Amino acid sequence: MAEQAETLRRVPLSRDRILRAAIALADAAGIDSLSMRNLAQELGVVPMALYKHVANKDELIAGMIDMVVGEIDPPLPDADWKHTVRERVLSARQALRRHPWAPLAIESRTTATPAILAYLDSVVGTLRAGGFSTDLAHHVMHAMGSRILGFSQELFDTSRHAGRSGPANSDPPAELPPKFAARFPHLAEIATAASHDDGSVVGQGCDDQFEFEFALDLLLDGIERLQQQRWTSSHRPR
Amino acid sequence: MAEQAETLRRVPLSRDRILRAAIALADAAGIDSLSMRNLAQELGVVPMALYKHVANKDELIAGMIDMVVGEIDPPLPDADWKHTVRERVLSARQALRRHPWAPLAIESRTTATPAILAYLDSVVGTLRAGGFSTDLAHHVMHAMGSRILGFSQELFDTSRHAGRSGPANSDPPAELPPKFAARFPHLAEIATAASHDDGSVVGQGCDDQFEFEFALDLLLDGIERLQQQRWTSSHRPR
DNA sequence: TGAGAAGGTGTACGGCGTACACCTTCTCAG
DNA sequence: CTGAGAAGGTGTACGCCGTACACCTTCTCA
Repeated sequence: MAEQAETLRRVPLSRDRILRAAIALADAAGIDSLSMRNLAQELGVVPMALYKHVANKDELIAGMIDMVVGEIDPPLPDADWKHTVRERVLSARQALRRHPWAPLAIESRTTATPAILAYLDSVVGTLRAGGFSTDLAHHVMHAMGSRILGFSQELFDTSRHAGRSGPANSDPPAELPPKFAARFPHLAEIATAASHDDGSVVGQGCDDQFEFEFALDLLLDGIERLQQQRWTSSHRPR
Repeated sequence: MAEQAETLRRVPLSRDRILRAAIALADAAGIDSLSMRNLAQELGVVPMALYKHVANKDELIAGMIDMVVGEIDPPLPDADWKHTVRERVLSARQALRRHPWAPLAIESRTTATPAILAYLDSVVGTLRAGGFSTDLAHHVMHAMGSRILGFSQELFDTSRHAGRSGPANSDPPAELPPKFAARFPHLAEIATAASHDDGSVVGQGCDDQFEFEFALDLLLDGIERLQQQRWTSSHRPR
């Protein structure tokens, strides 16, 4: 009976079901524990069964990335380029923060996935519609770098490494050990003197969202200035 | 005789020799082919011998990173903060470009290495000496992100992936396939219309160094403006 | 209805990091 | 000079990993 029920309710494997399970697994346990074997077990299936739906592990991860990138909101219909890009990037940030393993997975790949290309293409479209030359639009995309996908490559940031081996550890900010302060006095200073509720720069005491928007606006404001003065790479006012 | 000669000339293993060999191997063959077994073979020794000098592979890579980061030039003695930081970052960029595997290795780690902390501390010191508040210095460090170590997290950039599986492939820029242009028209446009000698944005046709300095100066100029107007996070003029 | 396609299974291979017990070689106090 | 102990190199083995390949089952449709 249990067997029959099981048989009846057995959902057949599919690429989509595999990708969703893989994302759930990576979200929960970290991408390091996403192995074909683990994933298969999660799906109640033998490892090799997966290969009937995904070519290999690399293609599996590409699929996961595409699914995550697909969560980014479409552009606002009627707004100036700056507002549109800003909101889009913040939406990207939200999407990627739901999946802490994603940034490193994206960076580790040698080729961009179709969904990433589509997203980038759309952002360029926004800039062009906003009056940017192809030239300036090009440099802007480079200047934004990975920030355009909602993550800044923070060297301090521990949260993005949550996806490496498990969910975020919410240890208390943890005092800076005295040896640290002695060896790296300037880091210690900005860590302890941070204006927003005191946190450790090496720990996760500071407000990631604030830092992200700070950098984003620094870039957008600078870009706006360049655009207003009709910047071109041949004649640059510097 | 050969045996005796061999014995005489046998250099004993050492942490330093291991790190140098590991870096050479990663530079030449990509970090993916840096295994304890490969490395041991390169050194004419059995894999487990390495563990008498490095705790494990993770610590090995940390050591490699520290060695690379140690190649960054010290700060200029007498110059304004902007010039000093700019030169320092460009020096970091040069150092890391000699070791294409390094950026990803750095990002993949959960904890910063001592040499990285020392470098960051020194940059903060430059800012502080230049009159930055701890507050602004803090945000600036976040805003620069990984760019401060000389790499921008380019989604387009293929060169940094050279370190993944081998030395840079110097394929010709390769025409954009028509399907690409059809599906991603805006990307195709900025790729083909790039002002500096036409290259592909997905390929490696554009001038990385130019793009890097473009972004770096965009940030530095914006930061300079903030500092001149005595920006603080509580009262921010935006 | 029955052939062929699509999808799940089992076994096996060659790689990986590294624990652990062992053996060799060097160093230096007595 | 000697011999004990430390430091450093070796060999074997374990449990992971991705995935090739042959096989078997189940579903689909002419």
